[in-house]
Amino acid sequence: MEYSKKIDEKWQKKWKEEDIYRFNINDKKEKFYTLEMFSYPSGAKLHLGHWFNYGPADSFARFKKMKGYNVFHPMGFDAFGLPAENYAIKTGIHPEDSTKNNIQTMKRQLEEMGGSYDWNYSVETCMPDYYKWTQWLFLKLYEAGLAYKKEAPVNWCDNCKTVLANEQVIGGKCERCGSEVKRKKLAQWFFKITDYAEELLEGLETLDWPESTKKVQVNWIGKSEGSEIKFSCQDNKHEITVFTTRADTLCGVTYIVVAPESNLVQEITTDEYKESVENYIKETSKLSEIERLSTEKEKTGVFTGAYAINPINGEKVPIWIADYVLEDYGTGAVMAVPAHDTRDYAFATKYNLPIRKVVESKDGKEIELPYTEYGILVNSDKYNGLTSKDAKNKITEDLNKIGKGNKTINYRLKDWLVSRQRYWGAPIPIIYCDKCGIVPVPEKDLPVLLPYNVEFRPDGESPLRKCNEFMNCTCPKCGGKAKREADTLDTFVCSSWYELRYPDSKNKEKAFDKEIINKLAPVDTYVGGKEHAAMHLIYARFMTKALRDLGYLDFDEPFKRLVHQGMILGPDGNKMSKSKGNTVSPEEYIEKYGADIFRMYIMFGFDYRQGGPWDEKGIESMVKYFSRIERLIEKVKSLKGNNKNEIGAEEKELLRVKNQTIKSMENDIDDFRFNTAIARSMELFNKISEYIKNEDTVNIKVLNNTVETFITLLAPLAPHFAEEQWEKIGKKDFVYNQNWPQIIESEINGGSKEIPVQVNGKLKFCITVDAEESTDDMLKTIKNSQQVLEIFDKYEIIKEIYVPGKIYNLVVKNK
RNA sequence: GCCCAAGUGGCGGAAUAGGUAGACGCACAGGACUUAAAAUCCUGCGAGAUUUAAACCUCGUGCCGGUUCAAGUCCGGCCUUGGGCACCA
Repeated sequence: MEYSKKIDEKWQKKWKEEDIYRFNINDKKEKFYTLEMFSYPSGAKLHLGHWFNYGPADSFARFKKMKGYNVFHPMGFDAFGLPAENYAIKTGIHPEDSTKNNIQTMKRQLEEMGGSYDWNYSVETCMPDYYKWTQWLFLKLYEAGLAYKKEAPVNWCDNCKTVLANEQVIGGKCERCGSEVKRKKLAQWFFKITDYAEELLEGLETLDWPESTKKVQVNWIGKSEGSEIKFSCQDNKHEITVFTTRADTLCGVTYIVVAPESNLVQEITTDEYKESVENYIKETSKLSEIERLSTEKEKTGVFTGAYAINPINGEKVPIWIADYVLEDYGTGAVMAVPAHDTRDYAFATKYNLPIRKVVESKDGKEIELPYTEYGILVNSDKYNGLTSKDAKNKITEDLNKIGKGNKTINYRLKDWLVSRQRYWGAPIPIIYCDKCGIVPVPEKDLPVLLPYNVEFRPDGESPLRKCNEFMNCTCPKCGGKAKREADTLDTFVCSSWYELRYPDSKNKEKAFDKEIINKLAPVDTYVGGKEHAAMHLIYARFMTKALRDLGYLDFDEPFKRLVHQGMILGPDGNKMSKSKGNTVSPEEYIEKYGADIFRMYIMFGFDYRQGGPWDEKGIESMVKYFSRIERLIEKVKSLKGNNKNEIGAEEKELLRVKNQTIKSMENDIDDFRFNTAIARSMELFNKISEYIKNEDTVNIKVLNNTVETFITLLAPLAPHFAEEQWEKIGKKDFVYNQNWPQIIESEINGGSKEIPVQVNGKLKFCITVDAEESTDDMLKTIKNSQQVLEIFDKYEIIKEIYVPGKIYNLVVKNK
């Protein structure tokens, strides 16, 4: 039967009957945990992006199994989140219903793709048996002091009526709806990810991750080494601590700037300036995030009327407030050195504040201000003549002696805000009691169930707050009347530990068993989009480290190796989108051609890590390849034996290509280079076709063995199709269960080989040598060849270079 | 502004430890089969000069320069295109 969707169905049915994907944790083979980022069931169907992630990654998993690993390859759904809720608001269909529906469809499609998942280990984050443990995790972090509540300025999206994490604010706009994000103060729950900043940074070195992704995390963590310096206020009552990386410029400080939000501002502002300061604060808070953070915007600020004392030289400098200083970075205050900082320079110029040069270039040349490079100190009393680097140390040391400063490290990373004023998420397991205050829900009372009947239309309040049966409860401590926390958890919390739940997903007693998790985790290869470089991947790392410190597991990192798939664009080269009308629906193609042709094409037509524009013609080439294979197998089957048993030059050649193909495909698939793996399979195919052209001289045994190998090599890449061909050549078991073919070293060097000969580095010709002989003998063959002798004759040989078995180069000049 | 990645035929892309640039495929052209078309099979296919033809030759991996017997690959300096961060003190 010709390959089509019918063949897919036939083998999917058989695989199911035999339960071939069943994972056995007690298998003695070495474990291999391979995982693709689970998907969010927002749309009703798997789109091409899912396919490009899951199809090739599934081939990788199949390959690993054939290589002899006990492969653990689970799949699940990241089922909580805003889109389902927004969809519900629009259509009235309850998020739970639409989500469950979508999961059904996507699961079916993943089976139609031929995904080798053991669904017994699946997780769906919106199910109580999963979010019970997400809540448990929250409680554990709370007990450990890693979850805390505080009033904080948050990013508020007026359109979505919710708080956004910093990571969800893109250029001052809401990641989801694109409307402007405002600042608002709210009591929110945070996870103390900053406690792990240093380890999150250092741990990157141990990971086999793309360098660019590591870089994103390095930038995100934003480590910066500097000093904290204390300035006393002139009133002797207050002290302002600033953070600076340029302690060497301390003598160039001509004013101090404090963030407008700082509480200190109210305390130090003099009566004379109260009004203008208050006006300024009011104006600033009105600004949206996008306006405030715009680098184009001219810097503004006002004087507080207060003065601070420079601890190193006793100088009196004015204290200003300005919105270019951020409250939540460093200490929320800076010492301004206009001569050596571009922002301070712009500000000082605008408000006529003094500018004093304290650093000069090393060669003593005249410099232009602001001069932000390192150099030699001037106008700094006893520090004059020191280099910036030495001065930094010396000044900080001296400050330290008088209790006015110390070295410190700052991180840009902020604590993870996990509260969401939304319905479709895991409820935060906290109770508020008038008598006892904040009371965590006792573990035995988990899960705090998400109620079904809730008015979730957004009005700025948490939807759960309007659900009395949910909100009203009794205090676990005193038994009095109490209220529940109405916020739900950020869905990134759900996805920050799912890879730890898979190995023990049915456990009703705990989140996961320690022994099991230590056996199967960490994930050996994790495959997913690079858009998660900063958020999901850093949260999951944090959660693993926190759980390790709490004693629940024994490893430091959740994902040892990370691979990002590229993106397939529309045929026009643009990102696919419904509005552009350039989308490609996998379903239509599968209907038309079958899943394996589709899978093979997306693997062959693109660099996996890069992606590229969709090409309609490319898929036709794969249709061709499949039918050529089918015809070849038919022909091989029809060949009658001719009693040829010897291994001649042609057989040696065939066997050499066979072994080379095994070797390169192995390396290619291991490194997610599916395009070249398939190209290699085509080379072997071409060789076999060539070999059987003359039917009379065919060695049937060698041929059959090679064809068998060929089908086995295809098995991970085109699972259904390979089963069908396997059956055609008379095999009774599944090709899925075969071992990956062994490389026979003696055969890989069989036949002959061409060695290129260069003169002065330019290729002249190739000499054919016996590939089985030693490289020294090859050299003899080359040097004795007519063509090479001619060169020796004609020129004076200056140098002779021979890379054994690879290349021969003569450096010559005319005689 | 800062950081990262990438620039190779008409196209998708190979060349994984500096060692035959263009694997494999698409498109295209010519031929075979056919009454014809489709399908299939065979051949050619970076540019240029020369030639009856072949061989031989010159140039060629974004640009300029360097290291080397040998550079797509290494070094220095640019250009272009994507992506990320962005008042981070």
